[in-house]
Amino acid sequence: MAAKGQPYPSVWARPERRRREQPALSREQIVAEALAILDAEGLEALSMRKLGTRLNAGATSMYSHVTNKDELIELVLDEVYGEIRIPLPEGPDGWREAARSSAHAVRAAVLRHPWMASVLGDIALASLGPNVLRMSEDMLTLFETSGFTPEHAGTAMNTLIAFVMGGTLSEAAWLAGLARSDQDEEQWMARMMPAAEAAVLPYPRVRRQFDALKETGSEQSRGSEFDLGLDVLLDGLALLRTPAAG
Amino acid sequence: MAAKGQPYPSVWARPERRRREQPALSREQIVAEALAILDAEGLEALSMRKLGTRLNAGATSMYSHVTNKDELIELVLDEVYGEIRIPLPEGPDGWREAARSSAHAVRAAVLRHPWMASVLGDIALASLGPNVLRMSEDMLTLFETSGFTPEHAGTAMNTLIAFVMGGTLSEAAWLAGLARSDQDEEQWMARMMPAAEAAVLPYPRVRRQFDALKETGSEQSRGSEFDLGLDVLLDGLALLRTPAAG
DNA sequence: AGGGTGACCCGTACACCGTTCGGAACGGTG
DNA sequence: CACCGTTCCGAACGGTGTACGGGTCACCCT
Repeated sequence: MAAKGQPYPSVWARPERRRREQPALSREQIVAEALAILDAEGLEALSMRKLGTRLNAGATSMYSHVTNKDELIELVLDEVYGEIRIPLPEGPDGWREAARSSAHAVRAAVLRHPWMASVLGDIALASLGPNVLRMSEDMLTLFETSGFTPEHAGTAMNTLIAFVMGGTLSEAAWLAGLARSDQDEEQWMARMMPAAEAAVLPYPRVRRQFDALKETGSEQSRGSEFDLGLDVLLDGLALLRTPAAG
Repeated sequence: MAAKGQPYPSVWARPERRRREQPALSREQIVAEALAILDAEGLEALSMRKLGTRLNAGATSMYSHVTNKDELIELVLDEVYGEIRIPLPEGPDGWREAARSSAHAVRAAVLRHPWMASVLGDIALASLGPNVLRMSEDMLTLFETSGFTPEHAGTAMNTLIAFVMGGTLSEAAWLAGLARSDQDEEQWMARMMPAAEAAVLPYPRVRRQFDALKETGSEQSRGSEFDLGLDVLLDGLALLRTPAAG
């Protein structure tokens, strides 16, 4: 009479299935755990089955709270956007500092969650999560209260995040690849070097850049390259401003 | 004596296996067909099995020419980079036009192959394909022959492609999503509108941008936004230049 | 009190994926 | 003619996302 497999499925042995005082799973919980997996092991490691196991749930139990894996990722992405704080400008020329700080905040968020790079191409700004929208609103506020017309504030925002995303993308991809390889940046670098040296050889100017980068050490050089580019862009944005308003 | 399954494995029934006068498959051929699939049906549609079928080959026949699906994609990506032409600057202030044209060339290539957006995050500039390197070399030449020091040429290049990639990424993601949906941009837009309107409602400045975009029509507006941002960036780069050299 | 209802959970199953493996077919070489 | 290295491929392994249907409960309405 025993059910197949289980030795003694007697009523008494059953662990008294937990009361459903409240739903065992919630969207928040699912999103949080997915984010944890993504940060710890990267995009490829996130499977619905593993997510279910981590939540002490079945493989398909999340589908009542989330329609799709894609939708789940969209939710997680918006969660990350929630980490980004856009400051208000202080003083008449505070917009520059505020914009710089915003750019760094975005960059930091992406670098904290390098899997984002692999996901942006599928979703990008097509999503309408509350946190992206809030971030956009704050950024528009930053520029519009600093002598930019609404139109110019729009291009300022778009240009800024285009630069930040584009610049951070390759860094994040590097970090993600690094994480997948279970190696130091140094080890990984050492392993790459010979191939890179050889590949770069026929291109003298690229080679020169490459050699320069070798001396600085890639980690700092990445950050300061970002800052240089950011300053170039802020210089450009300054010309767009109508300094009348404060 | 018949092999199991096959009714009559007689020599005569055999389709006279094609002479191997030259290897039936080549890396070029594989990459070309993969590119065709990617352009026609997007990243998700590219499977090794389908690729094999398209090439009148078995599902695993490509593995002698390419070690990995990832490596295959890397090859295809470099193929696309090969489409991009970087002009030399003409005249003393020609660098601006040349840079602008380069930016447009990159953007056009990405928009022609929107699946690139989904792939850049996995590979980005970590790859060392000949075409990326050639492109970089040409771009460095552009700036270095136009009054930029080698260091400044480096940041100029990095900043420019960061902006272009970041800005085009979201456009490409939009196009890719569009392609997946088998709908017009108009139909798709119409389907999105209500949700977008509602989502945007609590954010007045975002809403304003959104309404402005609605009038222009998204297609042109995307292009002109890019141009505006590009000009901002070129203004910034102009300040970096040391106009002494020509 | 008790029957109905609807939300939730999950075992099973399907179609597909990338890739490994072993062997078959072949051109060229000894 | 025997051998060898390369290329091709059928079968199989261990995964994937998710549709489906049935089970289980908390709650509500008689």
